[in-house]
Amino acid sequence: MRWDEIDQQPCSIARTLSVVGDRWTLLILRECFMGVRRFEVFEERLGMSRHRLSDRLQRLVEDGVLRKEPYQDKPLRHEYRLTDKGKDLYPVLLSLVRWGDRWMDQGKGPPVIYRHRGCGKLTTPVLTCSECGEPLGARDVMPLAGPGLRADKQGA
Amino acid sequence: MRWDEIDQQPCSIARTLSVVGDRWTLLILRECFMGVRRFEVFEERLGMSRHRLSDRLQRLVEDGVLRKEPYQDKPLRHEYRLTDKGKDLYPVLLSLVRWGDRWMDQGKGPPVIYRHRGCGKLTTPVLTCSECGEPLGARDVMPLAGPGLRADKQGA
DNA sequence: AATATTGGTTCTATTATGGAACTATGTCAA
DNA sequence: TTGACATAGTTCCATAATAGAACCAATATT
Repeated sequence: MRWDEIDQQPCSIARTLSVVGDRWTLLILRECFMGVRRFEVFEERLGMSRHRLSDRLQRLVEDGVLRKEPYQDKPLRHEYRLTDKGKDLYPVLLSLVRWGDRWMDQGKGPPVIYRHRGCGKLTTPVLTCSECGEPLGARDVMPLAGPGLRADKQGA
Repeated sequence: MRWDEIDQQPCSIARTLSVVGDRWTLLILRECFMGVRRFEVFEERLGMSRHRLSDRLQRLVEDGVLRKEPYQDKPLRHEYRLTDKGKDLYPVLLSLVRWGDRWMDQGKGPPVIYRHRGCGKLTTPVLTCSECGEPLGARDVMPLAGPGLRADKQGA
């Protein structure tokens, strides 16, 4: 199976990965959430080739994750900003951070810590049940066929 | 920057992606969480080449996400099982599911829905603050330098 | 002895990526 | 009015990664 066929499965993980699942995209989005909007700044902070960066940004715009907006004319220049669809990827980023903090910190503790503006405390994000608020682990959850699944095969 | 240098940044997202950030790994882990343990079953359900599958499983074992255990001898056969480190990736998968359900369902609704065994209700996972339980969005959280960051550069 | 089962490895053609050089549109200073 | 600077790309080529098919290995079954 080639990568461009990956989103054809009735699986939300595969479909999400078809948008953000390549090697650079989630790092690009990390920069977006840190306020980066311009091509040169992405390039400099990410250390990726302009070639790939250009391609990836364009695709993210096509996929509705970023939008390209002029910030000046003469010469016309654009910047890349998160759409609502893009902003909604924040929990994905945070859960990646959480795992990296716990398992990949090289014994030095997390490189970045987070203060929750709401309650003022340092927070470690937890994925919880929307209905009862309890944390969700693999064993706590029972997957069932949903409306998006007909006579189709696998999914998650 | 090449991919094998990516984990050298003081950034938990980059470090996590250095383990699970290639095109197939998170789909392999999806299967693990659905109970798949054997090479042939991974191959059949994922539709990826044996070549890549073999390579990826091996790397996941090296990285401590899966462990390889014999389930019979004569002939000796192994299966791949999630370690604690691997199981802890569940929130990453669930947050990918959540986004795909919301933005990539092609108007048909989610392919899979989840019942929380704890409270018995259908649940949509929410990332919340460990301290106060409120949902966390990008604007609700203030990143600060953590102990893992010294004179280093960027991070998240 | 031939076939099946499971779990791989090897090989080659195709595709993706990194990195350097080049292009385009303007500004500004000498 | 020429030359340097700034921003945002695009083009080109060598290298790396991937898909897919064929092959290999240990043992069981017929």
